[in-house]
Amino acid sequence: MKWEDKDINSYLMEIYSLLLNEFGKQNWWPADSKFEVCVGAILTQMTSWKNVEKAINNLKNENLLKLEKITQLNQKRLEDLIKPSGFYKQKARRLKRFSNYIYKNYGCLETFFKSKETSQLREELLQIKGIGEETVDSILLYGGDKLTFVIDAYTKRIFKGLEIEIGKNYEEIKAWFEKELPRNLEIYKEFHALIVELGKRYCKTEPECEKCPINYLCEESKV
DNA sequence: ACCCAGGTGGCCC
DNA sequence: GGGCCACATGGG
Repeated sequence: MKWEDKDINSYLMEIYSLLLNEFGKQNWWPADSKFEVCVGAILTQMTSWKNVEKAINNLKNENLLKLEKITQLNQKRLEDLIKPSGFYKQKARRLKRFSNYIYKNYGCLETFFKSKETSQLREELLQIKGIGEETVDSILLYGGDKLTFVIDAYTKRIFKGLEIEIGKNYEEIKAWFEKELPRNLEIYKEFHALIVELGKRYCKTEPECEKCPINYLCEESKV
């Protein structure tokens, strides 16, 4: 099969269905609140989810997983609690910066999410040091139910192997997905989660293309 | 003892 | 706009 034979968006949905069928619904993001999604999004930067869970549980056990609590929490104490998630000094500062910003300017996340259009929310959060493109899109999509597609290292790695140019940088790749995918929250949420699951299993730095369920569409597997 | 994980900012060119 | 580096813990 060739990409040109059919519309690209049909192929993308084919991949989506195949992954959904293969791995099942991922139900991202696992969290009890919008704020927990934000904290998780920051803590999982370059870090396995297992380690993030430990950090989140530490905060939960102390009843500190709340916007206002984080703004009040002693810096050292915060660092100590999130230590398992790695880069803990940096991440403690990032959590503080994000929480202070939302708390001072909006009081709560709900108000922030309702304050303006998605692209404006995105630009605003990107101004906060430590909130980059993937983190902001995760926060908006999974925390705010905003229609914005998340690109991560696996997405780039996997789709670079497919015989099609999807973009050079984050913004371009994101725009490509948003052009080709139906404008549907559920699909955005599940597709990104499924891509991560696929990446974790078969497309690490040492890819296992023979086993990968989408390898029949992939350049890498033909080498 | 390696290698890597659901990135980001700073610095360089 | 891209390439390289520090940031740090825990699991394979």
